[in-house]
Amino acid sequence: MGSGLSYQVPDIATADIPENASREAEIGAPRPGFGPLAPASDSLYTRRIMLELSLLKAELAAVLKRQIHDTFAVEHEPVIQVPPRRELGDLAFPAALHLAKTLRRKPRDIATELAEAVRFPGIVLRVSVEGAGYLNLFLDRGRVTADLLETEVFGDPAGGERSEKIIVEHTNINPNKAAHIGHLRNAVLGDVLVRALRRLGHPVEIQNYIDDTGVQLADVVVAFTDLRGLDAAAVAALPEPFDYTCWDLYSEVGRWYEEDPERQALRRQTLHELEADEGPRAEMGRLVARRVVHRHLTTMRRLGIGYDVLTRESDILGLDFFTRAFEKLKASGAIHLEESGKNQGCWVMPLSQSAEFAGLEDPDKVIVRSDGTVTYVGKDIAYQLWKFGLLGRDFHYRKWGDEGLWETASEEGGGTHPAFGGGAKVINVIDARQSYLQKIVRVGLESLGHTEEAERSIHFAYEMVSLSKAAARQLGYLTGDGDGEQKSLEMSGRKGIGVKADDLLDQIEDKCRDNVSERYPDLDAESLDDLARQLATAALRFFMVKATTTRVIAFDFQDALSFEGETGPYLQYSMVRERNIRRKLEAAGMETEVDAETVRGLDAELWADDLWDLVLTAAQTAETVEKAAGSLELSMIARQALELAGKFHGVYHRHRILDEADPDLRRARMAAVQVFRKSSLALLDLLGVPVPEKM
RNA sequence: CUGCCUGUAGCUCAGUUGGAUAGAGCGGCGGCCUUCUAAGCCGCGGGUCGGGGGUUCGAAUCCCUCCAGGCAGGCCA
Repeated sequence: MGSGLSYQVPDIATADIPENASREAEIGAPRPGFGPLAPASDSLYTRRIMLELSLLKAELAAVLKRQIHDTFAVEHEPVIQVPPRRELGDLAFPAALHLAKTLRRKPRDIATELAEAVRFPGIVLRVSVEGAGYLNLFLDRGRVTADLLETEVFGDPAGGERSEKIIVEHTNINPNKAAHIGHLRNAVLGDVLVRALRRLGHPVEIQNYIDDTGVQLADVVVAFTDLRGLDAAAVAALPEPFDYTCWDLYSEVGRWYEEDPERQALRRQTLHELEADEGPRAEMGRLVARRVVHRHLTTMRRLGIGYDVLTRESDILGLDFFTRAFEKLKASGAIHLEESGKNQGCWVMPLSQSAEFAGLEDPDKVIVRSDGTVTYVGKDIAYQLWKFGLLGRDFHYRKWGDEGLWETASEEGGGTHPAFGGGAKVINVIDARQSYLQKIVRVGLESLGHTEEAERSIHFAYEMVSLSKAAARQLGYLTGDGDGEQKSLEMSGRKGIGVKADDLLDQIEDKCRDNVSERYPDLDAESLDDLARQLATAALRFFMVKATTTRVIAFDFQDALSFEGETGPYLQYSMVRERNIRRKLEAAGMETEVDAETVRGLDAELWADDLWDLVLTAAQTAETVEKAAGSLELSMIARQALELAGKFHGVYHRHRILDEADPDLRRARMAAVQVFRKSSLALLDLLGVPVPEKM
């Protein structure tokens, strides 16, 4: 609510993380050990954000770099990594291995010489030479843990914004049918990206593009009007779930066209009327789109996914965005009217100059059809120009509902609204099958001379979701044994092949509810539903994020309905266990938290390797998230959360806290768990995984 | 035909800018609930990293080539 945006998610992380009261003092007075060696760069130093470990890494690398220069008189940028096992050390420099060739000496000798000469800050307790010639560092475990307790995982929230506005477009489901699991992958990835960017300090605007003048919507309008013979009032009166009705109708009308190709004329006529926004078909289109979008938003809200503004294609047309872009494209010579050939009468954009399109059979892309209608790419170029504030026009806006969500409009009168569009960077979350089209949009920007914007026009591509053979068979799409060779089945809205998002969510929730009620037979219905929802959200969202973007997800019910191992509930369970420790400590009248000063004074012997390993893993959280957001490989966030939870579960079994007699040992364990909790909460927040009280 | 993606354990997949003994989950087998809740933990078994060349002290990772699968190359989106 605070931001005035619709993007409302339970603020899981911040709710539980204690405010860092000493931040100002800390910035003014760097900890000993960091001070004299702090990087000269002010920006890095004052940011002092969460990148605690990466900052330390950079510092240590700088020290070693200097030493290499002093000892061997060569310039070398040392790589720093984390050794596979704690016995080997906490950080490792493979520099000697890299230098062996230029120096013509054995790596181990180089490493040994460096180890004897180099003076690292006090947080490094010991150095050793390991393996083929790694220079390994052992850190002060208590001190690192204490430092982590004192700092925000993602830095200072008041530290200011780190960039100009980033626009993220995601979801973009055609408003003519129910959302399916492929759309979920898009929405979840987009949502996690937004959460990560915001946490890293970037202002983000979330746009959900509504293609309400396209062929797909036209088909459903034809289905209602001509196939069913319904008018707008009758369609308005249809019961929910309206998007399910459309789902069936959409595949039905496809078959209806095939029966009589003449019926295609109805589609063209409807498309024209939608574009012109005239007549009963246009009215039907508005109605259908609106009802379906309502359903989509409801589905997404179940998963904690929201938006700032719905951008409607009809407004791009209604406000002559394309006409404006068309003028620019013509004036710059980016497109021309084809006088002859198969594209005669079309305005086309030549792609042959661009190296990206080398080897293309047909090097021209139609932007305006011979009948005067505009292709999707054409509208998308206009839309992209607006996103960067390059069009010289803006939409009008009105509130979508009462939740701070806005939609575009063609007429004035929506009252004062936030400033939309005009981003410095645009990230479009669109599946990899549309890479070709997204490239054309970029080329469009380039050919208008907006080379920088073209560079900051990012297609966040991910592979599609198909149905595993088992899933396809379960749903009756594959029958018999004739299709034995087929590995998976591609979903198709047009053919009505797919798993609807709400159906899947219902199924997961049902299973969660069963599991919970088995464990807690006395739980009231409301709590039961609530818990089931939280678990289902976690299971589904995590399932979508853990896959790397380059891999097709062959959706399988067994995988998606699994709550053990690499799943969302596994993460949640670790948090429940952590909470139980504190609950029991409190019930026993014992201290539930340790402070950094106490931890700093604890004996080094208290930190067992696996306990320390949990801390060191947590210390890499922000760095991992930064890398994930920067590379758009969000599965790294999921992996980090898994690794952290896994190590916690191990520690939970091996190092009991409640019945540990030695108070200092108990404190060390508590500190490690506190560090875990802090990082894990931050990660779960990014992943949109709710944290249940029990499970 | 051209471009992009994928090929790692029975299955589903990780594997950071080339580096330490190629990891995890599921499934299989065997342990662990009088315990800070077993949606968990521990152990065992399981690998020509698609094939072949090359670069390198070192290749699952980089280069070349071949094979297999997926997607794209519409006046559909």
